[in-house]
Amino acid sequence: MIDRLPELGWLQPLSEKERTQLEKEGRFRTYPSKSVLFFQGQPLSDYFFILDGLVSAYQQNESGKRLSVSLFTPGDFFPHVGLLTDAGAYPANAEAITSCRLFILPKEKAWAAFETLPALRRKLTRFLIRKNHELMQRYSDALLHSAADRLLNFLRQLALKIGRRRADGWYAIGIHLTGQNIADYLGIAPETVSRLLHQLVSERFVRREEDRKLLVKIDPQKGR
DNA sequence: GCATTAAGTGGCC
DNA sequence: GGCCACTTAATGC
Repeated sequence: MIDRLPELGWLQPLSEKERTQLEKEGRFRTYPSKSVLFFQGQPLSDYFFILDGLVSAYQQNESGKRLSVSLFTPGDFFPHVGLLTDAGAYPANAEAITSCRLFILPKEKAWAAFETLPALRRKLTRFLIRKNHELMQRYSDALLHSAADRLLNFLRQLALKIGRRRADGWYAIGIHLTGQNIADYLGIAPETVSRLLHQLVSERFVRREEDRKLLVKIDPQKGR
């Protein structure tokens, strides 16, 4: 079975020319859950395209506290901060939250591809713009809204990205995030996540599946 | 079985 | 909402 690069995320639509060039230059690899892809400050050798799974890019302080700077889902490309400019070193640490299937592209090959394939570069630009919007939205959320609202918002955004809409209108998030994962992303303590999750469940915004996975109700009108 | 990790709770600030 | 202490459940070698 030969690996093929799927039309996923910003890569679609993917022309046959783009596909063959990328497949020739990159490689596929699977990482187990919790494995570290790279550390902040290491020489940047490769870019990653997520085919399946979830990756957290995080910053860490002296006392070990983490802040998940970005969460990458299938179709995302990273690291994208400083892409094509000052990309000498990885800007953050990256860890697989779930087991992941990734397409890995060496830095020089990626730059060459963006140079020789203008259409690919335009698609990348649109992707970067979306990521920029996401970051701004998240930053203002952090300053303007309560932790409970941010948690609900986070679950909804995640559900819209990787969730499955069910017939009853609920969105099923098919992967399990630990309380710590969520806490790192929202910048709050895992105990708070646990409590807020109970609160959201009792308010009927969230439901729990048997296997610890979550269901979210997405009604913009009833947004707390 | 024993150690580790995740989840949940109560209390105090 | 953070932090600490403690309990319980789940997972791993």
